[in-house]
Amino acid sequence: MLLFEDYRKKITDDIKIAYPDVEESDVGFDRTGHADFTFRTFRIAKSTGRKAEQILSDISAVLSGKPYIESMAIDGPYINIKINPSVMFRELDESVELKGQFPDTFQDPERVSVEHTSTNPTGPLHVGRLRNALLGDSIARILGRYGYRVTTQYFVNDSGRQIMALYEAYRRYNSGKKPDMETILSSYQRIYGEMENDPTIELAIKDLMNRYENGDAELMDRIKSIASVALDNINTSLKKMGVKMDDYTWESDFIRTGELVEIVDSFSEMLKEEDGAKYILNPSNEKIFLRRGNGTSLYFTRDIAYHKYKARTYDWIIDILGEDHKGHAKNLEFVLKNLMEMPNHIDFVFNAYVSLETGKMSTRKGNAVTIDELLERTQEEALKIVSEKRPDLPRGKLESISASVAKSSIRFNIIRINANKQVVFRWSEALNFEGDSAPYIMYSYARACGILKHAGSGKPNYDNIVAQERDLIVTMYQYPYRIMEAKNSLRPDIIANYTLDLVKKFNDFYRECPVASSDARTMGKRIRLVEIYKSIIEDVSKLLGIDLLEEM
RNA sequence: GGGCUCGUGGCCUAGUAUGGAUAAGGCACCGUCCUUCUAAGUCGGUGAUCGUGGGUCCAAAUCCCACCGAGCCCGCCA
Repeated sequence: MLLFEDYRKKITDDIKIAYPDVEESDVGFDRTGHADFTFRTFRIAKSTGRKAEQILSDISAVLSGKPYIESMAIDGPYINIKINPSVMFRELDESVELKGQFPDTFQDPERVSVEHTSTNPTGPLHVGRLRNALLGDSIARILGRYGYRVTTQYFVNDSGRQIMALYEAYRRYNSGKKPDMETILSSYQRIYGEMENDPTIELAIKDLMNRYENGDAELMDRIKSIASVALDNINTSLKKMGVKMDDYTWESDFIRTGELVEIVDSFSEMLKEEDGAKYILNPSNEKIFLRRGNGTSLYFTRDIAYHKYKARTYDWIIDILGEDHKGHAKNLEFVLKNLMEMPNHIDFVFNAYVSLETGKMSTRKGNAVTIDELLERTQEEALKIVSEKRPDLPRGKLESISASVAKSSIRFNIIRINANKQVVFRWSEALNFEGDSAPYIMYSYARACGILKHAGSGKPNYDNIVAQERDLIVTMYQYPYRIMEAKNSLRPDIIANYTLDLVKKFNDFYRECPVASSDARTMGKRIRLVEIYKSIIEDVSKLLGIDLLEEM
């Protein structure tokens, strides 16, 4: 079937019969609601000296016989073109019928790695980190939808300074105690508080790092076991949010193998030295340090090793990173592409920070909204609301509905905002289930299910399409185009905003176009529209991680 | 100081890549609609110098320049 975008080319090509100089840029999507496409006469009027009326009649002569054209109308310098909704409806219907999935996408099954979250295992996951996790999770889902073989990846830091501090803190204050998230976190917060007054902490951390890098196997294992406690906690939160993580790579793995030494040595001729530390220069002549003066390794080098590992297995490497990593990513890309000549396709996606109204979130300082806290409060609020709305439902049902509502709302609220934009977390927004939200989408889905439950059956036909049906058809027809945009730009927010748009069209249809009570012919047509709508909502929900319920 | 990102009604967001018509949604506020497929919905109303100033163009939220404000980065941290 045609993508909506393809009509633009089709129209352009057909107009070229009358005016060979016409370009695709003269034909545009209409965003003002006048039509589907607009032919702008400015350029042609100038080059030919003809008036818009004349141009319209010339264009009418070549377009009027085309079955895909519904109407053409002149409005000042614009010629408004509407696509025949019956043609689109038929294509939609056949596409869903034939492929069972709309749109049917196909893609060379390239292997893709999507790295996200990768937060240091020093505390529970908070809302700021969740943004990164959800971005990566949705991107992975979108690429999977396109037929890529996607693996999600978590790079676990168990070898940096912060982790040494975490271990030292646990050892100092809670040694012997069974390591659980709470004791680990509280001692971690405490050591950063005491560090400035107690120089022995700094020395202890340095000592740990040296022992670690020299391959103290027992120490490595002990640290890994402490980090694992925090990582388990993070994983549990991710799981609750519906985020699937396939693969974990520990930084220490690359230290154990000695690969880091090889990497540093491989830059031999461009390697420079400063007080024993090794570095190279980026194109801006800034130093990229690869090894400390004391011989210990740096995150940058471990990340090179990690990407070499990924490059062996994946054709396309995607890293979802916080915006504070932009400089790191630029240098990494330079090293991998220019110096190491890595042929793989590499993309970085950045997310801006989530802050609280009171300021920055920080695990260390203990002012952050954790995922568990967010989920719990959101679910409580959802339960309160669903209990009021549906007193007829049993307790268990109310709880499962509110669990779905809570998870879906949180995901949707975060993912629908462009990742470049910094956001302020507000409880009042998190706990609102009206308007542009996941429940709005879920509710429309429940309505669609309700219609299909009540309606009989009828043979679908594509005629006598009324305004609300037409708008719904056009918007559904745009789905493949929007999903493609989202895939090409790695932006799930495009799908989220499209979905809101689609739901609004469905609500207009719902209000104006009764299904169950209409005559057989109309009913057949409308049932089919509702079925197609339902299948698209099911599709986007999988991409965004929204749960759907047949009743709510 | 240098680099990157953001700035759209009281608040939040879309639109910016590829310039095009009265700038599109949501929250809040005021009013409407439940004997008709679920009112987490619907309809109407109030509310915008698209950060500021220049420039390009028939046409600028969108492109160019300068400036202002916010965030992030500029570590032998990650």
